[in-house]
Amino acid sequence: MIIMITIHDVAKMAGTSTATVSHVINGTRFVSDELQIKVKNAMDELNYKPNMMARGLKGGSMKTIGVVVPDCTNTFFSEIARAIDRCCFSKGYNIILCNTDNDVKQQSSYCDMLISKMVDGVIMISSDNSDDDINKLINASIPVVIADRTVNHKGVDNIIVNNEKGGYDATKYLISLGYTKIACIGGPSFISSSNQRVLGYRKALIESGIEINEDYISHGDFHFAGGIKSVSDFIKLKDRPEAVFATNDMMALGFIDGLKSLKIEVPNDVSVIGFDDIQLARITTPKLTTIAQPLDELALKATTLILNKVEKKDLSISQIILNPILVVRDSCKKK
Amino acid sequence: MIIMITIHDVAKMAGTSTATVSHVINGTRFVSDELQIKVKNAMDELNYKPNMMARGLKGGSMKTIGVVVPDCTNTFFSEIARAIDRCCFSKGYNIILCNTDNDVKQQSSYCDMLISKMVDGVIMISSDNSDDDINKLINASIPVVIADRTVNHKGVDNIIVNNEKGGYDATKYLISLGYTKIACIGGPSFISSSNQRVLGYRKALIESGIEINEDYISHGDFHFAGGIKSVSDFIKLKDRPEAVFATNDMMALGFIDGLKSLKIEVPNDVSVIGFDDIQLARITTPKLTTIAQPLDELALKATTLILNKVEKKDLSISQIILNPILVVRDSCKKK
DNA sequence: AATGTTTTGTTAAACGTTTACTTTTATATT
DNA sequence: AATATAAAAGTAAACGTTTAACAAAACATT
Repeated sequence: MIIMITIHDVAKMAGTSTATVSHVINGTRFVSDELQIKVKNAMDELNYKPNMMARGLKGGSMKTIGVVVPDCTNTFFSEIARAIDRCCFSKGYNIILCNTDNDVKQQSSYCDMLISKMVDGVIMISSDNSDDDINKLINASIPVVIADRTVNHKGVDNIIVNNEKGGYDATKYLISLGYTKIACIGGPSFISSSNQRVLGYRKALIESGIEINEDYISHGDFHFAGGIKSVSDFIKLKDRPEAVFATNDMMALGFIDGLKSLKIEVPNDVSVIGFDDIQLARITTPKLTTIAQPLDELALKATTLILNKVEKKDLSISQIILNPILVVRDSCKKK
Repeated sequence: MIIMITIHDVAKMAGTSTATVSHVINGTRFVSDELQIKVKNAMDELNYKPNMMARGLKGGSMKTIGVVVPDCTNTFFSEIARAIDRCCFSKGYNIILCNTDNDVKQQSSYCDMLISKMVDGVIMISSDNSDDDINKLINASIPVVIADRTVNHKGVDNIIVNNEKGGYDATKYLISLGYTKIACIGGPSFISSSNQRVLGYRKALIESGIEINEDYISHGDFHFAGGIKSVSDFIKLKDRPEAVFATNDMMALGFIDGLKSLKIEVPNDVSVIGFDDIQLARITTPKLTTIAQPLDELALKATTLILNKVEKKDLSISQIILNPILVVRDSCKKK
């Protein structure tokens, strides 16, 4: 910068000490009205902006939260990041966004950076992370919230969506429409949230006295292409299902697309329900009936949790489980 | 943190001074091999991580770039942000992501924060920003690159996509398929990039000796819904066009969707070409033929530009214009 | 042997805040 | 009037780096 306006400049102009200026800024000590006005005027006139680095160095905080996601290009994560940013911004914090690509090395490297930069807290939304990174952060006494993933670690908050309930609700909904032959397209088996959704599916069937047909349960890749691919298996099924629960929206949409090219209509010939409620779900034809993850709530809770910890209001460790919500649109109909 | 390892600890352990340790870390002066090894061992053993705040305070840099976008939920921007993060990360920088919602007040507030945090540079991808913010940043001697928007400001780099050429190419492509009755769905008239695309459309028609029918040119809102709405105007047209250039993909997809519900097929009854090449374009049926914006190149150039400036390698101001690319898929066919 | 030069290291002063400690001034109590 | 107490403001030492200025050793040149 050509010239930086410091607290000294303000103090000089207001005819007082840096201590008083600092106290005026932070409201940390009584300062007479008269002097306060002088200081504020000086700040305005000089257009003074506190230097966050100096503040941070002196045991304070830079008011920055690290947000670690696999890939912000994925709307699911970008929507969370957006919501987190909104919350943080409203409380005077900024976010440092980190895209790990689900790569352990990258994630570790990002965490090192975050420690170096002494962020106030970290919200991790990772589908694959070793506890090493968490420990690193905790050891640097940086509060951590793990979102969207179950974790067993005494030192971190954990906030997740009840995937099993989501799968259960989705299946129950199809049953309530009159279906009994219900297939399920699972995700990659190493992703726990996917497995839990399938578990909910099983539970709902059993509870309703419907026998589970293992042939009805397939596994996709959580992507559009995987949904399309499931179609070929689907049509080969001897006793073809009349309804399908796809464990995420992308596969649901791919599946519907695949059916379309075979002139099988949704929901007339087959009812399909998804999971996630990504933006796309509102746009496609038919609009997708799905189980919404409460992203805003998740982001809000995660941010609240981390900021409470940062500001030392609450040091307890919590485990929060959010309930997903059934969103009825046009891809399912009564049998 | 429970306890912070500082450069002093390292110096003590290695039996030398902090200056030498600093020089070893930064390679800023010769240090004998013997001593270097001692220092490096001490750093390893203590698991020392330099404190970026202290480094930044002392005239250095925090290695952080501010990235200002309207909304990272929009795939167009999230893909740019992602690419920028990739570039920055590879050079040891992090990004602070700022979502302005196209709101001038928010953007200004974010910029204040970025100045406070003394980021090394700012990449702004904004469709609406006053020069005030740019000036604020420049005055704080923070380099700025404006991407995806034309700007007249002596102090900032500017990197844009040749929208006119994109519109021209799209239209020329439709002409090359044998069409002469070609409609155009423009965007909001206050968005310059949209207007430039329409300009290219006009140019291509004139150049090919096709008379411009003003009735063929409508205006949408750049969203899916706007595309659907255009359909009603479209079918009312007396001499119905056989091909349509939508000035962005979202409208193109909405338009196709609207046609679909009227049993008008794309590309059999109407050819449609879009602009942007968002991820969705690869997924829908039919897959959308479109004009791709070279996002990766844009991000790479923007990052290179800003980092060169940050590291004082290049202080000149550049204006870069990138060419868009025609991506042929399934939404257009020969007449 | 005396001097200059290069090589290698160290000391200590910044950077802009916050905050514990100290000082000054005003008010109350004896 | 002298002292104690409270209120308001100031002084200066941190925070963890970098780096200019200085110092000492090692070597080369006269």
